[in-house]
Amino acid sequence: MRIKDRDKQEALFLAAVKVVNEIGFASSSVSKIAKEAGVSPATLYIYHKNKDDLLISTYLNIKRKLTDAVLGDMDDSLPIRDGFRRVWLNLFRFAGDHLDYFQFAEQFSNSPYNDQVDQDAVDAMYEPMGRLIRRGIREKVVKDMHPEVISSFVFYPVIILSNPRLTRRVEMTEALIEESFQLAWDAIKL
Amino acid sequence: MRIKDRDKQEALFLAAVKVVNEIGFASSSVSKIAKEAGVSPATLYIYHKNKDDLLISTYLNIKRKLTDAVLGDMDDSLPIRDGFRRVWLNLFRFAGDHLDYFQFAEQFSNSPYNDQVDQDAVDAMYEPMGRLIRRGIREKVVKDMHPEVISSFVFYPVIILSNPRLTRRVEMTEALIEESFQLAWDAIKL
DNA sequence: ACCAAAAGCGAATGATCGTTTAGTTAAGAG
DNA sequence: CTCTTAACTAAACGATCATTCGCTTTTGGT
Repeated sequence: MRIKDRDKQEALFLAAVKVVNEIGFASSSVSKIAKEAGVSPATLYIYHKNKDDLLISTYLNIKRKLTDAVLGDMDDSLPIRDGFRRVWLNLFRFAGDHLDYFQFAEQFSNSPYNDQVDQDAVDAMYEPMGRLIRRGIREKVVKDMHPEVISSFVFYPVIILSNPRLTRRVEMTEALIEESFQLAWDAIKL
Repeated sequence: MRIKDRDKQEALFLAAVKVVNEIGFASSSVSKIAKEAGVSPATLYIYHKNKDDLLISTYLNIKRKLTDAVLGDMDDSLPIRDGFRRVWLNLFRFAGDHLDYFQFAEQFSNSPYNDQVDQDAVDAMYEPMGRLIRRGIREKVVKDMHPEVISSFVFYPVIILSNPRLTRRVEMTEALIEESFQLAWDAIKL
C-alpha cells in the first residue's frame, strides 16, 4: 500500500495559513487552499476529514511550533527574571520570523472555531510557563496572583506589539523590546 | 417619499453581531444575517452597499459605542493614576455588559477586513487616551515610552481577562479587577 | 514481476453564496 | 385624496461552496 506524502501534508498546512491570512476565514474555501497547495480538492479529504478539521489541525500545528520555539529552552535553574526574559525574547523572535503563524492563530482563537479545540490540550503546552510563574510566586519574587492574570500582563502585550496590523506607528527595535520587557517585569514583580 | 427605518438599521447591526459571534465570519452569510434581523436580503442592500460594508460599519459602530462608554467621562483635572483607573474600570464594565461587541471587534480586527477600515479614524477615537498618557509622561508620573506601548500594557490585558473564551479558569471579581489594575499601573508608572 | 490497496484527481453533486431585477407597498409633499 | 418616490420584497441570477464519485496512478509487500 501507498504511504501519505509528508510534503503534501506540509503544503496543505502552509497553504491554509497563507490563504486565510490573505483573504480571511470568510473567503477561504477548500478549493482555494487546495489550489494554493498544488493539490486536488479531493486529495485534501485524504488528509483531513473536512474543512473544519483542516483549519483546526493547522491551528494546533502552529500552537505546537510556537510553544516549542518559545518554551523549548526553558531552564529551571535560571533566576526567575531571566526565565521570563528569555521567554519574552523568544516570543518576539518567533513573532518576527513567523508573523503569518501569529496572524492565523489570532484570527482562529478569536473565532467560534476555537470552541472546537480541546483547550486543556493547548493549556498543557504552556505548562512550563505555569511552572515558572508558580516558582516565582513561591520564591516571593512575583506577585501572588492567578497564573492567567500574570500571563496576560507579560505576554499579551507582545502579541499586540508584534502585530503590525495593530501597531503601525512603532518599530520594535532590539532596544525597545528590552525596554518593554522592563514594563512587563514591573507589572508582575513583587 | 418614505424614510429609512431606524429600527431596521439597529436590527441589522444586532443581527450581524449575533450571527458572526455564533457561527463566525466563515459561515456568516447575508441571508442568515437578514433573516436574523427579520428583513429581506434585498432590503439589506438599501442600508449597505454590500456585505463588506455591512460588516465594516458594524465594526465602526461598536468602536464608537466602546470609546464613548470608556472614554466619555474622562476628566483632565483628575490625577493621572485616577484617570487610568477610571478608564480601566469602564473597560471592564463595558466588556461585562457587551461581551458580544467585544467578541465581534476582536474577530474583526484580527481579520483582513481590518485593512479596509480607516485606521486613522479609529485612532482618533482614542485621542483622549493619548492625551492622558502624554500628560502622565510630561508630569513624570508615567514612563517615557510610545503611547502604543503604554496602551498595550494597560488595556490589552483587559481584553484577555474579560474574554471567557480565553480566560476560563479565573472569575473576575470586583476585588480581582482592582488588584489587576495595580499590575497595569506598576507596569507604566515611573 | 505482480497484486492489493491506498493515494490521488477531474468532474459532478446539490446547496448556498452575494447580488440584482422586476414589481409592490407605504408614506411624505402638495 | 393623489401623486411621487423610495422603502421593501420574493424570486431569480450565475458563481462558488463543501463534499463525493468513478476512475487512474503509484507504491510497498511478497
